[in-house]
Amino acid sequence: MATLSDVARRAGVSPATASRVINGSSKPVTEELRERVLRAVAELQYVPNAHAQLLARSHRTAVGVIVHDVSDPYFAEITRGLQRVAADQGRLLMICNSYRDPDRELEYVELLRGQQVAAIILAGSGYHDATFTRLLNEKLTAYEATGGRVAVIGRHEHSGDAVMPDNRAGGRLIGAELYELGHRAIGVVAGPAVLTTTTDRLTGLRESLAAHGLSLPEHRVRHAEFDRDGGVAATAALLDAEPELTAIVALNDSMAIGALTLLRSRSVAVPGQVSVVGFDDMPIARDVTPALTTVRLPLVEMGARAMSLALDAGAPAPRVEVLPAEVVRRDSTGPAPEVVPVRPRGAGPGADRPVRRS
Amino acid sequence: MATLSDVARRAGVSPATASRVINGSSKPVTEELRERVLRAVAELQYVPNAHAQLLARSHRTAVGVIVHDVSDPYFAEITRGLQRVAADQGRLLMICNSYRDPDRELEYVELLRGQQVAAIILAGSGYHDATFTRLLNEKLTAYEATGGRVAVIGRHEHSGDAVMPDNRAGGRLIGAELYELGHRAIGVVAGPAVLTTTTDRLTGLRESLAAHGLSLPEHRVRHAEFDRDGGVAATAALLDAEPELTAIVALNDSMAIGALTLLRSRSVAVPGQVSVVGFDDMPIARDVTPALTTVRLPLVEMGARAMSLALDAGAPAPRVEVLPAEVVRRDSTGPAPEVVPVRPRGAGPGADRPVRRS
DNA sequence: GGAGGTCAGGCAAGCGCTTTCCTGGCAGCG
DNA sequence: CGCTGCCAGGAAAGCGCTTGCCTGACCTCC
Repeated sequence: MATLSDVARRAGVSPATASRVINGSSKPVTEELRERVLRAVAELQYVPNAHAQLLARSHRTAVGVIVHDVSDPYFAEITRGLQRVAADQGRLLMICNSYRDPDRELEYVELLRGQQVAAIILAGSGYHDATFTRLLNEKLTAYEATGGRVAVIGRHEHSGDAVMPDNRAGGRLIGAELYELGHRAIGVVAGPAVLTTTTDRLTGLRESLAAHGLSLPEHRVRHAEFDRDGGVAATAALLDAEPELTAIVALNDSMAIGALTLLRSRSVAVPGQVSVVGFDDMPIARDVTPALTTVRLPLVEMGARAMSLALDAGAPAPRVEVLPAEVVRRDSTGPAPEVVPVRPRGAGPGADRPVRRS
Repeated sequence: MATLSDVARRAGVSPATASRVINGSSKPVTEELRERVLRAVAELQYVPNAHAQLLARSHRTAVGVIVHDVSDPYFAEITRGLQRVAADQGRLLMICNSYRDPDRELEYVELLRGQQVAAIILAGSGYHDATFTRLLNEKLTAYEATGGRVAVIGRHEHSGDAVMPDNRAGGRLIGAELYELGHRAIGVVAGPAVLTTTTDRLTGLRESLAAHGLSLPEHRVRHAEFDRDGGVAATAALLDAEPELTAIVALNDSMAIGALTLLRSRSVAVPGQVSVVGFDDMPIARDVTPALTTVRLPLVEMGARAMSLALDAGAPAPRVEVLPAEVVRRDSTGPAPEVVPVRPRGAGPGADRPVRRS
């Protein structure tokens, strides 16, 4: 591996001069020497050792990002926003997948600290886990104490700069939407209960239902993984236990797609017999059949804002930006199949549907 | 930021000893000193500077990966395979998205070289572009000359270790499948013509069609971006120009999904009037309606193999592993709507379909 | 009791680069 | 002609860490 001194030697100059030419230093260098250096660089295919450079200049420039999984469209969108702003400022991004494992998240904070990143951005749901939260906050605080910047997306556990999708409002929107369509027996296909995203969305839904005198009993909420297969499993369980439901709320689009698939396999008409609502408005939502009614979050925007916060050291610390959610009406929702009296549930219709009970 | 010397000072030992404790060196250290060091580490929240470590030990351990886009399911799967093997060997992965931009690919090779990665893995289609190919090969060769290892996935331009999906065989499988179903008027919704993936798949398809005396004229092949919107656009153009088609081959699943969406918007029954085939077998393929018939590639396996090749320096250089493609039959294909005589095309049926001509 | 052996721990030389500060040469000025 | 000032280029001091080698203390054995 060619080094700076190799280049310098070949060009017949000192390493200092070579360095100045290569980095376009403000210090002037004669045209002749400059050319000699450049030629040597080309001939040797010289590439500066990035680690040595980082050591020598104390300037930290890279930014670390911890997400659950970049290949998940939700995070892919957020990452796009992060990238955009980072690129504008000439920052390199180091992206780490925690796969929703708190321990791995902790490890990555250390790793990024070791990589001397200028800022760490945590994206994705927080956890209902006091021990983990304390540990994470300790690490983050230690990092900030050494001049590092931290911004989070959609998690409440860290008391610093944050951008928050309005999950609760989104939940409320869904509740209102379904209520207006006449749905009174509503089931929820939810993500893991330890995720704040799950509970926030659920809380919003409950709030708007409660505003109309409806309640959402625990047995109509099924928790599973936040993915397609989780959606299939939770929907199956829900349908078996609660055949009278006229609407199913999936707490993200992946689960909603699983729900749609299961419903189709059981020949339940959507939205004829059961309406389905998702959350997030992933790109695929409009391509499934029926096209999915869902709640859109400004994901790219969230990423962009978070990066701006992280990079703009100026302002006093705890800036929190809440970004609004919005209903996207498509074809998976419709009026409740028949008017069900508000109270007497249990003896409802639906038992005659082709639903296999376990 | 606390440094090793800070820790050493606090523990009352030399930096050398502190280093040995922290890295679990083989050199023995008294229990007492060890504890003092560990305590100091904890108190100072010390995290070693990764760049300094990399400089000091000449051991390179990270591996660089250049893909088109990790959030694309195709690459997400490959990356999963890469990760698995890398993790097994304690390697860190640096993943870079080229977004199918050759220049960016070149830049990333430099960057990874600068990061002192032990190996570089290039995944994704190659380009039909002689200049770029030469440039890339130069850089790669220079990198290999300094002891770096290179492995590619699905690109022919580099003459070293490679794992290749059998795109051509996949194309052939599709041709055979459709022929057997009675399709004679087949259109193709293809990705960018500069990508070798596109041309390989197309070549395979042409081969198997030719084996039955059929040809695939240029006007029945429409190129567009390798994504959902590209699929929509190309399918629309194809349908407008060639209403007699009974089958549409999309050269990847994203495009196939676009095709399905467009077909639905025009009320063309799939597979009743037109059959649709995809390529790749992305997870979503089974959840669209109708579930997509497609060609499966062992993506995870491909990633795993490539990483193994890259990490196993032992063998003599050009090892090429070709991995087989396989048809996955689902609901988007069916018999051609009526038996069309092999030769006389043009006067075929289909004009009575509700297809809007531009 | 002294020579030789053993072993924990420290010294210091780098790893490849940047950057401050210094040097030597030259032009400009009185 | 000599002094000052300016400027291109080089010497060298780190950046934070690892590690080969050396030291000095302590044991062991004759």
